[in-house]
Amino acid sequence: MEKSYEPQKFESKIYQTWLEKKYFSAKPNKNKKKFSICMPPPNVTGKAHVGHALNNTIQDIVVRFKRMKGFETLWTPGTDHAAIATEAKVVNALEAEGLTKEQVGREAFIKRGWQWYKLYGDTICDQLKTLGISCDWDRKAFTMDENLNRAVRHAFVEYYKKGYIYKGKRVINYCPHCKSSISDIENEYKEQTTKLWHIRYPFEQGEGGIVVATTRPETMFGDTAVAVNPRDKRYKDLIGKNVILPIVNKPIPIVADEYCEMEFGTGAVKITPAHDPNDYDLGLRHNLPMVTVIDDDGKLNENAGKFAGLDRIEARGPIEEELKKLGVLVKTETYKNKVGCCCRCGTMTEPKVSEQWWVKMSELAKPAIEAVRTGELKFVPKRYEKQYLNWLCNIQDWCISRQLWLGHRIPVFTCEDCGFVDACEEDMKVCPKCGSKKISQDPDVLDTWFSSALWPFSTLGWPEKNEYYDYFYPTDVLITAYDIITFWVVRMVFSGLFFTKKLPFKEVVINGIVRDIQGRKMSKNLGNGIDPIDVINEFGADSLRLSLVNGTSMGMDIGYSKDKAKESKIFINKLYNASKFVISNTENIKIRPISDFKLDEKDKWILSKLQALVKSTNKNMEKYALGVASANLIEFTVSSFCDWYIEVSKLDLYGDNAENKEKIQNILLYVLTTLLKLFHPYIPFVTEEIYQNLAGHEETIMLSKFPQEDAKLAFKDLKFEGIISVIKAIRATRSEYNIPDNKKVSINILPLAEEKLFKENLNIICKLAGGSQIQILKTEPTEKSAKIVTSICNVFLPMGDLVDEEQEHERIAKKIEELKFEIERSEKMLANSGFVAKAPKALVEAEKEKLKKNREFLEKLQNQ
RNA sequence: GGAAGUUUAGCUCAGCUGGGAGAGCAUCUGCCUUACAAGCAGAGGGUCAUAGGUUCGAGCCCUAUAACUUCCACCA
Repeated sequence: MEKSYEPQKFESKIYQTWLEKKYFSAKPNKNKKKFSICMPPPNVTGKAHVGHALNNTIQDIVVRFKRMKGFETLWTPGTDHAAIATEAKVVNALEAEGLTKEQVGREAFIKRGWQWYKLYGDTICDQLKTLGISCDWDRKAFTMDENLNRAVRHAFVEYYKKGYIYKGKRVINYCPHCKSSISDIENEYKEQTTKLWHIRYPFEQGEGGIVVATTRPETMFGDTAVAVNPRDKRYKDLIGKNVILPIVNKPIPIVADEYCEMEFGTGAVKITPAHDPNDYDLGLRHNLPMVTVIDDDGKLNENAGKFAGLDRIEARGPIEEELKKLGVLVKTETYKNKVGCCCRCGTMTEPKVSEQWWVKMSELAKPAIEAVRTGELKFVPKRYEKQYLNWLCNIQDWCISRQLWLGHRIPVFTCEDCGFVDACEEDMKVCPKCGSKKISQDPDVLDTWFSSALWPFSTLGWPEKNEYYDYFYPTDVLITAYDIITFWVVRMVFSGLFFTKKLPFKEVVINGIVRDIQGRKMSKNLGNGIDPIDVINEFGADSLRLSLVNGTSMGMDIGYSKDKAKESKIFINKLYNASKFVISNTENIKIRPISDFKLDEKDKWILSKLQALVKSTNKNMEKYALGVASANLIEFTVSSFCDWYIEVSKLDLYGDNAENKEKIQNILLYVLTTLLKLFHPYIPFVTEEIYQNLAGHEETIMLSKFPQEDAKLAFKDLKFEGIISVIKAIRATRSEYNIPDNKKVSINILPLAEEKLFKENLNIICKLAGGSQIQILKTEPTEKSAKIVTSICNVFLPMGDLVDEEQEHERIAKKIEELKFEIERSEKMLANSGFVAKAPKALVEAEKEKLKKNREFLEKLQNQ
């Protein structure tokens, strides 16, 4: 092994070996229980970010744990074509060459798309590999793969035939930049400061008019009514009369509708059914005509008269001028509101009436809601169930068509001759009705989430019957970030239930979002992003992994900075060095079972602590408390194994008792081997690297058996704790007296309890407390000494004139005070009848025992 | 407008069905002790946001308040 921990020297080499040996691959195996999971597919739009690193680290920890627990474990990796996002990138790339997608044509554009998929799909997978994740790369899937494509078409056709998919005209969110409709969840509301324009619409007959307030004057050309609340006294008499739409000079009616809030603005609303979802509904209720005024580029159309051709936002100025000229602009005020923006490009979306494909949701949602309500589907942490349910219970139909070229083209075909329309899995070449060959396919593609919704089963070969699907489906758990619960989790659940009649997974584990250390989202604009690959290059993949999960709790956001990876690297270096020590002292030893040896107190102590650790690690990992489990592992490694047992072991290792030496070697090796296995899911590379150097190792640590608690090696009444406290007390007193660590002192011990314990551990105390010599006394020494009192012994450090009487007195007095406080506390508790009656018996007994011991101790102290 | 989360040491955060407040980093002191100076040993540092309540007992459960964050809906 190298002198110090240098991950760069072995991580990629080890990963290569794992791949070559096919350790990650899983096959249907009737004799084994299976564990299966699929990776949330990253988009093929760019590079991996820390969020991917976190999510995949968590998955890998779970996967490695299950694999070591003996499950036939399949982790399916893959990527998503991300229709809108990828199309935007390809369009940009074309733009750089001075081309538009129309100039290139659909076919060539799709070809371009495939080059993109290949390049970025490979890039992101290669990046994930450096993290050390153990997914079955041979089963890597891509949402545009031939077999997934078949799944999509099969799903679409089944929905279609059963009446769940329909084509309908409605107000949708349209992105003028992406030139496509987007679904409601892709439409993000952003706050903006704008104006509220108050415009008077004059009455058709008579003087005066009605004043409406609007944030969107540019849509006024599409106004087909003014609405007021039927209970609004101000306008009661005006209902049914007409006002003249300014600029256009067209009469439009005043209608009454509950939708108008009397308190807001002037209480009168201009109604533009073609460009606002609420106005659209109102328009339907009142049979209003629909006038479109904004085209697909976001520009005003011919209905805007002389403003036609202007951008919808830029038109506001000229329109305001015109209104002023006409004398109908009452006032403008600054106003804060929220406008819908495209979640991909940030452009303000345009509500627009348009014909799109929809999935009817109400019925599909029901079983998905039921699954969570009955507890069949569980969320970790549980609170995310609310987000899931809240959304599903208020679900609207899902707009699935996108006016794009990249993605799965909608498999609906129309006969140009007889008008026959059908959805089919194989391209329709000839009209089944009239035999015509003039067939056209719907030009739109599907929302990218339509294919992602099938991911857990499409990646297993569905709808084709096959042994992988039969054996591995449904998957066991889905691990993803909370920001795609509605986009993805919900849709997988209802799709899975509909198509496979099974929940696609039993548990959903939600991880948080990685933020910067100030809690801000990482973004290109802020420049606060951290490239996981940089972190890996600098500190190693294991450090990155450990730093992302250690001490965190599931579902919470994580504030991250490179310092955390540095901290982890420092710890791993410690583990590495401890391992080096054990390895160099256990080479070529005869491996014997621990039960062969006569264990003394220090051995029982470390072995018991290890068993407790094994137990808690298993328990915590089962319930996805990964951050707690790793913190316990680190705590044990540093505070129990390194600080105490390794230090203590040196006496036996370098001593002349052969049996003791062999025993300590075996225990060191056993503890380290167990520890490495417990750690392996977190830091797979370094544990494998070390493991390969251990005496008696198997082929790979990643297929070794995950440690199970061994009750035979868990002991009670660990007396070594007492020895530790004596050593700590001596060290503290030395520090109090400013005795530097390199200055040895002579140590005299006067036992208050069994002398045997001290005899057996005399050398240990001497070595770890910096003694030049040590002896057991029968009576207090006459020499001038610093006196240290503990519950099991008094310690005297003869230091002649250095001894400070006052300091000595203070220390004893302080100890007495402490004890009195403790005793008083115990007495109070035990005097409390409620506590004695209601607290668990064991607790009361423990308190009594403690009181007894403290009283004895105090008595001894006071008698001295 | 509806909902969820957070508030614990100077900083970043743990704390698993209620039973004496923890870690890492930072700070101070002393040490290159043959695994590790990326280290070791010692020390300081917290009314667990505030106010009530339940309980023998509350960081943890309940109610209200404040600040911040997020999700959903959305007012023209």
